[in-house]
Amino acid sequence: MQITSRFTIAVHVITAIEYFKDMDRVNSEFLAGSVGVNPVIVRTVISKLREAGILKTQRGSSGAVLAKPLDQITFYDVYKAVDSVDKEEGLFHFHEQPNPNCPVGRNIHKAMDERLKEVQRSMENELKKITIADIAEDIRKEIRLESA
Amino acid sequence: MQITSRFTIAVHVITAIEYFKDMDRVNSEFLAGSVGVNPVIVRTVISKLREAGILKTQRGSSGAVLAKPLDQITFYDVYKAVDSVDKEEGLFHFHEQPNPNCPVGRNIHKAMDERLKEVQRSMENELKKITIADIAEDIRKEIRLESA
DNA sequence: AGCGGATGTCATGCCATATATTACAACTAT
DNA sequence: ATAGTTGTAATATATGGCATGACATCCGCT
Repeated sequence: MQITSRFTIAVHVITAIEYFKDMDRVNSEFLAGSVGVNPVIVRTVISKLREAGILKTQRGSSGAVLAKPLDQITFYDVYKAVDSVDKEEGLFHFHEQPNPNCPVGRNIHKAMDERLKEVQRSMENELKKITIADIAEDIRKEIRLESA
Repeated sequence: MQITSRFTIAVHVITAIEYFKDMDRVNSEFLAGSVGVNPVIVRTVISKLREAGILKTQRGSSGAVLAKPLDQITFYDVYKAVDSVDKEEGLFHFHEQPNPNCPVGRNIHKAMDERLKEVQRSMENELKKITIADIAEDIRKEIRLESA
């Protein structure tokens, strides 16, 4: 199992919006072309990002605008925004019917839950350390290398 | 997206095998009853655990035997054993066709890869800190509380 | 040797979810 | 008003997890 590509798509989209912000017509179709997915996917991802307050859009008129500077948008923000993992259950999917008549079955959940949450927290903390600014910078570096 | 319940099933199975080791007929059917899934699922999970050297089984005769003491079986071992996440791609699923003609599209992968791997590593390190012995101990505690 | 009880594994079906795609109403700017 | 765009619903397809039945293989025991 893997975390949905919606996450990497979202990072890509935000980076591209910033990178091409002075260009005409950075619309969902253009972005979809860069990402390599259907424009509707881009629009739904952008919807989620808007709901999360990461960017702003306007119906009818082309182009989204970031609501925060790049270095204040962390991977965690994006990851949460696009529902990369199930909100209720968390990162780990627990088997749903351990036998309550079995001493192990009726206690396994309690024994594992807190520890799994800790693992998840640790991963999420790592995501908080990375910002889109880091990515944008790396990409500019790579582009500079290309033309060298 | 979530990590397969095969993982929590595997932890449950190992714990149960140890807990009921002195009982008769701790076979896949019995374990399936405790976990609340089909016996075939238990058998495939056990197969993976055997391949990973975590336990030993014998065709025909009932019951699996752990190959290591509980405190030497980490969550990470189990997680890797049952293929909780895709081996090749890792925890994050990258969108597959970023546009090579777009400066952002052709560099986004490079810019994100190492960082995402770092996130994954950090999660896996957390998994290494937890052993089945921790779980078994917690469960025994809970059981003691029940009868108090 | 033969039998009963297991395991190991395959094949199939079902269901949930991710992504693709079409369609269209709502909206903006010119 | 018109062209261009967003927001979103509806539908289709593909993939993967889990359930389930079937069965060959194997072990222990009598």
